[in-house]
Amino acid sequence: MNGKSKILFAAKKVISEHGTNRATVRAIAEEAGMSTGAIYHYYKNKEEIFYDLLDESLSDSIRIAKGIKNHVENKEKIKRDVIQKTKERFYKDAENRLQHHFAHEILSGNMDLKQKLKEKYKQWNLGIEEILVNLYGLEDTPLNKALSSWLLGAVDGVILQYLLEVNDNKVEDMMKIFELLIDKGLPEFIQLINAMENKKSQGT
Amino acid sequence: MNGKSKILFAAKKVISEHGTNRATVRAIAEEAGMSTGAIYHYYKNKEEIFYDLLDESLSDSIRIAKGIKNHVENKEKIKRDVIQKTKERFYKDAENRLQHHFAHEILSGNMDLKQKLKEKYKQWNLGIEEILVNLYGLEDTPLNKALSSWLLGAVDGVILQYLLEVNDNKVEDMMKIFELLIDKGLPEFIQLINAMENKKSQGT
Amino acid sequence: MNGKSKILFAAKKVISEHGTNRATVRAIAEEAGMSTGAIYHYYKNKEEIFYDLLDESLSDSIRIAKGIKNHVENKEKIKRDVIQKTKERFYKDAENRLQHHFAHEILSGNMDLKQKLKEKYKQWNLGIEEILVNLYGLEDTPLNKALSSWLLGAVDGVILQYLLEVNDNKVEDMMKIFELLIDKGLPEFIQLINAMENKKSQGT
Amino acid sequence: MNGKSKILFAAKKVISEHGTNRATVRAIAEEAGMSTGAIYHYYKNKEEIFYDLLDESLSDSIRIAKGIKNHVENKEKIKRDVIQKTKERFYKDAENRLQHHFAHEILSGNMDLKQKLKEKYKQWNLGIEEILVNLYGLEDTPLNKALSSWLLGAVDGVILQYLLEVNDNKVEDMMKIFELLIDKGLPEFIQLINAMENKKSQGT
DNA sequence: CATGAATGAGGATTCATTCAT
DNA sequence: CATGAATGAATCCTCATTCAT
Repeated sequence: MNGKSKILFAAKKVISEHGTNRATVRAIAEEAGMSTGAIYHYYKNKEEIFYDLLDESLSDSIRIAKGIKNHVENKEKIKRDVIQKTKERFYKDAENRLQHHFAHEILSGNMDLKQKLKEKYKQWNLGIEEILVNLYGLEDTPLNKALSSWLLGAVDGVILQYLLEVNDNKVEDMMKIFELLIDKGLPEFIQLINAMENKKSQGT
Repeated sequence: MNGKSKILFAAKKVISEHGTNRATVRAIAEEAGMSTGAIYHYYKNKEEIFYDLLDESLSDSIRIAKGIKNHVENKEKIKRDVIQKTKERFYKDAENRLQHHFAHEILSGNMDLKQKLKEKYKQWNLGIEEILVNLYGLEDTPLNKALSSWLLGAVDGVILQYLLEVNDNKVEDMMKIFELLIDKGLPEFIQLINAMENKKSQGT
Repeated sequence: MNGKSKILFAAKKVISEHGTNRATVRAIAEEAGMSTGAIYHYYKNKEEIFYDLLDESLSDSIRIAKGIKNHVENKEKIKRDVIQKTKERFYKDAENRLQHHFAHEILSGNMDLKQKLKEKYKQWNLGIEEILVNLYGLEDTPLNKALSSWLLGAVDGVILQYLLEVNDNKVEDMMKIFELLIDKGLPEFIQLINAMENKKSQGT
Repeated sequence: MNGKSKILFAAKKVISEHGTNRATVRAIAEEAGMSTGAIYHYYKNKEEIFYDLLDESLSDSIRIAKGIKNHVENKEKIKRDVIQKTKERFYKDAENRLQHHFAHEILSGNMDLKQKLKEKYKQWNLGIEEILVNLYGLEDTPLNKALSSWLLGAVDGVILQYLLEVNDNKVEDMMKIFELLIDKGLPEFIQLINAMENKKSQGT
C-alpha cells in the first residue's frame, strides 16, 4: 500500500471512529504510522485529504449510478442493485460523516468547496434520474425531477439520523420500506404524478 | 430581555450566520453586547448555551407537531396543516442552518447535546407517528415506525439540499410531490405495508 | 505600561538583539512577560506588531520632517536638526532592522505591504524635499527630486552597511562627512545643478 | 553544466524571483531538475549554496571594480567607466534582488555569510577608494574612507528604492545627478574635506 | 551518483476558560 | 454583576536534513 492510500485509509478510520473534528493531522498520521510531516509529502492540505476521500466516495456513487443504468435489459437486476447499494451506504460510516463534514464546511462559507460539490452532486442527481427513467419510464418533467430529489434527500436524511443516533429503527426495517417503495410504491406513485400532469395539461 | 435570553438570541444569530465553528464565545458576547466574562455569569459552559438553544429550537418544532396533532376530528384539516407546516420549514433558513449546525456539533462529539437531541427527536417522531395514526389508521409496528422515520428524514434531507444550494427544483414542485404523497401516495403505500405485514404473519 | 506598549517594547528589543527572523511570537511574548496567547489579545497578527512598529518609526520620521520644516525662520537650526535626527537613526537598531524586514517582505511579493509602505515613503520623501526647499531654496524640478532621493538613499544605504557590519568607519566620521555635506557641500552642488539646468534651457 | 553550477544557477533564479524565504531546498532542486537528495551530494548545507552564490556574486562586483581601476593613466576614461558601471547596476534587477536577499540572510543571523560578505566588502570598498585616490588624489584618512562608504551606500540605497518601487524618478535623472557628482561635485567636496582636515590638524 | 519518502522540531494562530479588579 | 486581560493547550503547516533503496 503506497503513501496516499495509507493516508486515505487511516483518515477514513479516524473519521469513522472519532468524527471529522477530531480527525486531526496528527491523529491521521499516527493511525497511518507516519509523522505529521510525512502527510504533507503527499497532501498539500488536510482538506485535500478529505476532498480526495469525498471524491473517491462520490465517484463511487456516480460510477455505481452509471453502472446500474447500463444494464437496461434487466429491470429486476437494476432494482436489486439500487437496493443493495443503498443498503451499503448505511454502513459507510466514514463516508457519511465526511459528507456531513463537507456540508458543514459549505454552510460555513467555503465557496470553493460549494462549487466543487455542486458539480459532483449534479452528476449524481442525473445518475439517479436516469435510473428512474430506465426503471419506470419517467419523463423529464419538473415534477419527476422533484421526485428524484426527494428520493436522494430521503436517503441522505435517514443516513443523518443514523449518524446522529436518533433513529432507533433497525436498518433492515428501514430497508424493507425502501424495497417496497422501489418495487411497488414508486410505480404507483409515478402513475399518480402522471395522472396529475395530464389533468393539468387537459385543464389548460 | 434578560441576560440568558440576550445570549441565546445572539448565539442563534451568530450560529445561523457563520456556523458553529465561528460561533466563539467572544463572537457571541460581542453580538450580545457584553463581555466574554459576562457570558460565564449566565452559563457555566459554551456547551450549555448550545444545549439551551437546541432545547428552545426543538421545543418549537415539537410545539408545531403538537399543534398539528390536536384537532384529531378533521383529517382533511390535519393534512392541510402538515403540508402548510412543511412548506414553511423550507423558508426558515436561519432555523434550518441552526439545526444543521447542531447536527455538526453532535457529530463532533458533544454527548450532552446528543442526548438532548435524542430525547426530543423521540418526542418529535412520536408526534409524527401519531399524525400518521390519525390520518391513515397506522398500527404501531416496526415497519410503520420506519416509515415515519423515512418521512422525517426526507424532509430534513431535502432541506439540506436547499441549504447547500444543490437542489434546483422550485419549492412549489417539491411541495406538489409532497402533497400528492400525503393525499394519495401514503394511503396506498400504507396498504402495501399492511399487506406485507399480513402476508408475513400468515406465513409464520 | 499597557499591553500594546509592552508588546511593542519587547518586540523592539527582541528584533534589535536577534533580528526580525528570530523575533518569533513566543520570543516576543516571553520578553514581554506574557503568554503567546496574550499577544493575540492585542494584535491580530505578528505582522501587525511589526507594522505598528514601522508606523511608529515612520510617523516619527515624518513628524520630524514636518517639525523641522516649520521653523522656516532659522536655517541654522534646521540644519542642526537634520544632522541630529540623522545621527539618531544610526542608533535605532530595531527600527532599522524592521525597515529592512519590510523591504524584504515587499521584495518577497507582499503586495499589500508594498502599497502601504509606498504611501508612507512618499510622505517621507516629500518631507525631505520640503526641507531642502527651505534650506537651499530648491525648485521643484526633476533633478532636484532626484537629488533628494539620492540623499534619502544614501542614509538608508549607509545604515544597511552598519546593520550588516560591513562599515568599519566610526559613526562620528560618517557624520562629519554628512555635516560638511549639509553645511557646505549641498549649497555648492545645488548651484552646479542649477547651472546645468540653466545651460540646458538656454541651449534649447 | 555540472552539478554545482546547475544548483547555483537554479538557486540564483529562485532567490531573485521569489526571495530567500521561498528559496527552499526543494524549490532549488526542482528548478535545477534534480531531487532534494541530490543537492546534498554537492552541498553539505543549504548555507553553503548561499555562501558559494554570494562569493560568485561579489566576485563579479569586485572584478568590475578592478576592471575600472586598471587604466590609471586616463582619468576621464575612469570617470566614464564608473558612471557606465553604476548605470548598468540599475538595470541588473536579478542581481540586485539577489544582493538584497543576501543582506536579509545575514541579518537573519547567518554568521558565515556575514564573514564572507565582510571580507568581500572590504576588498570592494578598497577598490572604490583606490578609484577615488586615482581620480581625486584622495589621501588615506578616516574621513576619506567615510566618504567612499557614503558613495557606496548611496548607490545601494537608491537601488533598493527602485527595487521597492518607491523611487519614481527616471534613472536618467538619477544618473545626471551622479555624473555631476563625479565630474564636479566630488572634486569640490573633497577640497572641503581636506580643508577641514588641515584646519583640524593646524588647530591641534 | 540519484531518488524521494520520512522525520521532527519549530512557527503562527485560535479559543474556551479563569480571575483580579 | 461586569470587565477584559491572560492562560495554555491544541491545531495546521513548513522545511532542512537524513537515509534506505
